[in-house]
Amino acid sequence: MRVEATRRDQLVRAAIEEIGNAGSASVTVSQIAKRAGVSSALAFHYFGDKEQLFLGAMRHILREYQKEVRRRLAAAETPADRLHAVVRASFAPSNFESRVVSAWLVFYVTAQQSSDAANLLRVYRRRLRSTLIHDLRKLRVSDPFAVAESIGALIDGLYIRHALSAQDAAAATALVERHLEQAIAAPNQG
Amino acid sequence: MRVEATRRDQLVRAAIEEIGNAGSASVTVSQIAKRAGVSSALAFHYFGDKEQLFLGAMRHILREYQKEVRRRLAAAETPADRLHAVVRASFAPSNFESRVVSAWLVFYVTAQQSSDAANLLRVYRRRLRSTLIHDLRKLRVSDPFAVAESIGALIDGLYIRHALSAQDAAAATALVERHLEQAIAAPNQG
DNA sequence: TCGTTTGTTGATTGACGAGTCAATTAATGC
DNA sequence: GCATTAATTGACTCGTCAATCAACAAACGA
Repeated sequence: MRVEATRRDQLVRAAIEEIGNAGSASVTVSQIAKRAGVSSALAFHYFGDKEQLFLGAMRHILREYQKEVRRRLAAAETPADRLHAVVRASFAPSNFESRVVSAWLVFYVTAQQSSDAANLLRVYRRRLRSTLIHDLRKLRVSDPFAVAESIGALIDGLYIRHALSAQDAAAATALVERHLEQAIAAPNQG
Repeated sequence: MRVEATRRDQLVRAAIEEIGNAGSASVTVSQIAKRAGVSSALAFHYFGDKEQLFLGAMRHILREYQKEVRRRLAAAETPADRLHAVVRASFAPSNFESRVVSAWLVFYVTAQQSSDAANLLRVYRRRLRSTLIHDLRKLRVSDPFAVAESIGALIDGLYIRHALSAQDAAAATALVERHLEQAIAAPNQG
């Protein structure tokens, strides 16, 4: 009973690892199980099927990301700080490791086939979006919807680019932040 | 000899179609061949193996995109026009069909495993980047590198987002163009 | 007409992977 | 100690898929 949680966690981590360094969803359950140091039968025992294992991995990544966001939001004082906190969380070392970025990419693709995966991504996106909009409004930025949209797209885009050609997190962060500054500094709404 | 070109083209188009609407690279050669109306053996006959067929599909998409860009660039007069031309080409109906966008996404993932695919993407990206930088410089935009980078990332990001939740091309175009206008209007370089 | 090249396929092979299951081992409570 | 339950696996099934191949058809040139 105690073991179950540990094993699930091992398997989820192994899945992320394998997906990340194979760079595709064509990883086999046996590979994952092997990396986790257990038999493939055990993976099926705990997760039912391959898709559930993948979803588990996806949830894990999103949960970690949310943790990072919350941690940084807690330390933020002004709305501007909060915006920066969100951006920096997105490019925090833990999220920007190339294995994790690869996994994200694979999950984007997975989300096109699995409605469960699609829902997960939608939830994550809505949360990001509403956090951004909330603070953008406080700063009286004009058209907070559009700005939130473009910040989100920028983050996703930089993720893709990172997956393909390792560029550093600092540059990505700087780029999005400059974008943000511009939006904040631009003529405000009435 | 004449037939070969036709068949290759049929197969390439079928591959894009299948990849696009399956939303993953796990499409089988038989499926593709079936859609093309030929036997799978023929696909192997012309392409050697599955990867080559995929690369063929990828090249086709990139070629189409380049064609679109050139077509629009030819009609552009000023550097600003040229910049807009590139952005609009990226979201032209032919590229923004959700099947094609899905195929792009899958290709991003493929590029992580196949160095040939990675090279193709790199070439496409360099070309986009250098076109952008060239015109941004003419407009004396400060830090054209960063702006080119963010335009590129925005385009990729909006692509991902489109693949997952159909939003219209017009909105995407508008978003990037607004970004561009801001960059152009911003304090210029010394 | 016939021989050669080009186009095409059905049948087959060999490998591999998801998922099952019966059986084994380790805990756990009594 | 013993019985029950949890944890774990090896061996197996069934399906599928990439890739091959031998053979057939069609066009083509001499």
